[in-house]
Amino acid sequence: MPELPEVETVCRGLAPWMEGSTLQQVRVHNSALRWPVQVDELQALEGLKIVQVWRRAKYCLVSFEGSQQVLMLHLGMSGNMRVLPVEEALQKHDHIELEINVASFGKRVVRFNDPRRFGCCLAITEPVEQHKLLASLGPEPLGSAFNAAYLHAHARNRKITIKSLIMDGKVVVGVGNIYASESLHMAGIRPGCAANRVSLARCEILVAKIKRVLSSAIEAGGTTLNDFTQSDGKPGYFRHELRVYGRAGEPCYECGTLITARIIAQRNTFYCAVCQT
DNA sequence: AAATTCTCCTGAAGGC
DNA sequence: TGCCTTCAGGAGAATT
Repeated sequence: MPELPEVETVCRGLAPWMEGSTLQQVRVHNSALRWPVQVDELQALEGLKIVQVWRRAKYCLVSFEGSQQVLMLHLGMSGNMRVLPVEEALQKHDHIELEINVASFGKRVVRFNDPRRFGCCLAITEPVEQHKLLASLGPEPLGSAFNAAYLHAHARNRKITIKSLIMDGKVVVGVGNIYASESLHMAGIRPGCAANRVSLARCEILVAKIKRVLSSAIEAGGTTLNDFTQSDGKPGYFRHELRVYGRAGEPCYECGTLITARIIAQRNTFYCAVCQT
């Protein structure tokens, strides 16, 4: 399940291949993604030179030279993008192919694979921040706009749990179910705690932990980039470093207490009943 | 307005 | 072994 670090890793893996390349051809094999893929809109991008591959929230964005159009991709929860030789055989759930001509290298194909089809691939014409899907999003978690004062201001009037709050994209983007549990454990805060009972001081700690867990996951992702172009390469879901997520009944690394699992915010949630209050 | 529930989908895991 | 059921999950839409 790609969270922000995974999307960042995908974008960083795509950038050296795509930036400076020309998008030659778009092929759509299955247009039934989260939203129907508009083939003609994507094909309108053919022939354009790619200037930048970047990320906003969990969206991967591709911008083009001399065009306002932007290619917007979301990996949903099972999506992946890989750069492959053009002769590489198509695999099950390869829904979209972007054939690119890499300067002084030759052709490559970027394949979007998504078994569960919760992802999307859109060509947009308006400025990115004005697009319907991005317009009401909160700040990036790793930016300076996401700080203790900001989080506390958004927490103090809310009755929802602190876990729900940090997973709300209108408050802050990119904190998914896994890293919500992880950062709350690092901060010593119970996920089920009401947001309006979290003090400024604890917001300070939580913000720091969110930034740390996401940053180190991105760093860990960098080490998996070598696998990025391999046909059997993993996209890099960094589960090996998780302290509480998926560890119900196993001992807390801090105190040895068995990790508790509970449904909070309609999602499986993990915490240590001793370390987190 | 805010909070909660529903929805899309496939593959993995568990039960018998 | 194999078929069935259950569950997971990002996030917008629908509902309360």
